[in-house]
Amino acid sequence: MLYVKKDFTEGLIQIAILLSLCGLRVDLGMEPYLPHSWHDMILGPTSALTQNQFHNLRNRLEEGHSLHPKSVDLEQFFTSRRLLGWARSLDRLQVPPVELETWVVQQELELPPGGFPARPSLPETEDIEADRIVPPVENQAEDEELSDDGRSGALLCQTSHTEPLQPPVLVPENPCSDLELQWQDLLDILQPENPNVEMMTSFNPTLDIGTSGAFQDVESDPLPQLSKSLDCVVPQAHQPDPHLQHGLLDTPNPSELPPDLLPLTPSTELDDHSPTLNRRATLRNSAPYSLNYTDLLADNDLEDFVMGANNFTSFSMNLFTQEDGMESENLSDFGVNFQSCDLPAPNIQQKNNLTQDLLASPSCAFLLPEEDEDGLPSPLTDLLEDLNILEGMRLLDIALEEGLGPDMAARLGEEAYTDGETFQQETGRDQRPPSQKKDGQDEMDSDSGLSVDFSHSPASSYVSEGSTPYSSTSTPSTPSPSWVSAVESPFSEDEDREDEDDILGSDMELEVTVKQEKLEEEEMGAVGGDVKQVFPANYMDHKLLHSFNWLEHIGHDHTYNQPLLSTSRRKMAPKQRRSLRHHKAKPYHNISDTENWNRDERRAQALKIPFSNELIIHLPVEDFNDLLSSYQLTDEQLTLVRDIRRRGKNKIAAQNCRKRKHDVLLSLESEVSDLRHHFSQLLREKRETLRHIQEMKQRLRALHKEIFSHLKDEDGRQLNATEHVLQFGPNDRVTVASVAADKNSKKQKDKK
DNA sequence: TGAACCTGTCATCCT
DNA sequence: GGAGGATGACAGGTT
Repeated sequence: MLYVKKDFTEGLIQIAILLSLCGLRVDLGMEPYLPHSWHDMILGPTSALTQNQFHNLRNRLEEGHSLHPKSVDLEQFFTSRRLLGWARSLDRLQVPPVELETWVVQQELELPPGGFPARPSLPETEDIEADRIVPPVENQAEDEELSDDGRSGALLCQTSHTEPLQPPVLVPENPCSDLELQWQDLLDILQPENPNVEMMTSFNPTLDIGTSGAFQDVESDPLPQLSKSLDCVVPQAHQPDPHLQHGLLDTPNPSELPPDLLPLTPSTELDDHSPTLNRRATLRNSAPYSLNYTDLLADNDLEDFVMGANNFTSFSMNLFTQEDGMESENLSDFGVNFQSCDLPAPNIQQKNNLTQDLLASPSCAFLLPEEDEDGLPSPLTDLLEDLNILEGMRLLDIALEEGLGPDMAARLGEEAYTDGETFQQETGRDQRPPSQKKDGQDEMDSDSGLSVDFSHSPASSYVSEGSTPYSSTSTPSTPSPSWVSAVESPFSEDEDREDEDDILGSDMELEVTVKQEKLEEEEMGAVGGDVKQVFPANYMDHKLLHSFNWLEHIGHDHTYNQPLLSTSRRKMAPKQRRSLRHHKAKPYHNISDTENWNRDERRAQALKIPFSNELIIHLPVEDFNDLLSSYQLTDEQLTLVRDIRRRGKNKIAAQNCRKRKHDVLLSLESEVSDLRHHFSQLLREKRETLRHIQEMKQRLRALHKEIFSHLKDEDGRQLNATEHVLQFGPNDRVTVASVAADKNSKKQKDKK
């Protein structure tokens, strides 16, 4: 039974998805029974997403990264929480066992009108899958008990009785191989551990048929007895069995009836979902145990309704067909929504009508004629809406891609890095494409006061060029501070030249030698003179360098830390060099020294600030204050130094802010893609679920029709399905009660 | 030449 | 209250 339960669970989940897509809140409470694939589909992605984002958040926090309130991680986290809550709402379908049990019976009794049913049109696998329905897990403990007992008979009324249940067995004496196959399949599927099913072959249809309104008690297991009854019904004309007939149709005193008999009818509302939403009031006004399959598709009332229904220990089936011409008006009082029970005869015409009705349904017209692959009326108008949404999403996606342009799209594709990778890239060697490297080069011409290249700074005399910590030539593992001397720095100009060779290849300017560069540095003239004379020795040791470890966590490209002018020039693209030549025309510029210096650099040079802008910017506040206190600086110098520090930090902040924006954009695009995929997956599941529901409904109709075609009253007249209901009560009793009697009993119960 | 984009800077708010 | 982070807005440069 385990696999049966599994498949049944899948069916429930499908229904849950369906209902959720319809905007209904369902609760299965079957998470422990969800197959892995379903977990992945329903809970897995979102759960995994949330967990991953939790993990990301935790990692980010553990790594010392600050978590901004608008952080992508947080945003993703809350988004994931919403998604998780939404996904969890899918598993809250609580289907009354009786209804699903009825479906099971119906599935195995797909009897066409006037004859025994042919094999279902579904593929065999689907057929078996649909047949392997186990009762919903309303009570987990109970379900576990059933599972432990290995009861195949859990098909019927599991919520109350604990006796082993037997599946319905119909073995008509009338040699009909199809029917035998049907019931044998049912037996095999529903009761694999109980193969020896008693085959009832005799039945007396004329005995104790109570049509006057009294309940007809079945003194055996509900469905087995029903099966027996059906078994006898088919050949009833040949071998009537008074005892069985009596057992099945014996009408007990209404007072003896269990209080919670659930009339259950195979409503066509399985097809027509929209009216069911409007019939909530009817359901609410009806008896609490009035059930039909429409209820499964009801909206918010579904949960309460189903919760209440699950407490029932028995159920009844109100079987009637549309062809009986019975309207629901006279039956609605019995808790059966007969108004919606316009059961169409299982013929093509009615099926078409049904489809039309469903299509005409405003909210839940599921069927669309062109989508059914199996020829079933399963296409859905709401699916059309979904498809429209998908189409809109697709167009939006196209628009976005077009709006972003190929460059942006390519960049988005290239920059699909993770958080960790991001920081590695940001702190490591600049791996940007040449164009972006060029942008980085451009920054050296900006007005930013953050050009803290020590080659331009007063400290340039002891700092090797190209060794700036965040320049494009620094390595990821060792963001060496720029004030490290050429000897100390592992990133000397030789390494810079290697990178430059990669970039410019045979550029003639590559012939610039280190000596030439040093000459240029000397020409530039450090404002502060020899740094070794200006800076305390402790600024050069590793102890000081360690104070800059926090820089490693700056998530951005410090491209403003440009290398020496000569090196920069060698790295420049031709256009940039042209631009540089253009700047040469400006007065005051000296290509050999201040050409690439930014405003603050020049100001610092003009005011003879004795330390570099990078030091001004990146020193911790305490060290910075100590540094300022170490020198006798004028107010103007102090103001400039503080402005340089403020602008420098703000520049870094701006870069981080923009990068965050970009990351948010990437994250949102990824989220949209994931959601789109998830949505399409849910649509596919919904389509399949609805198709299964249609098939089950048809089988149920056939089953009802077949059952009542073989039930006869005391006078040997065939029972009217619209006037009687099958009720499955406790103690495995199946009764046939008239609608009037059922009404009376309910009234009595209401009075109590 | 104008649009789009990038980047630095300022102002402001907030911690 | 200062320092600094975050961010919108603006301006200038570049393509």
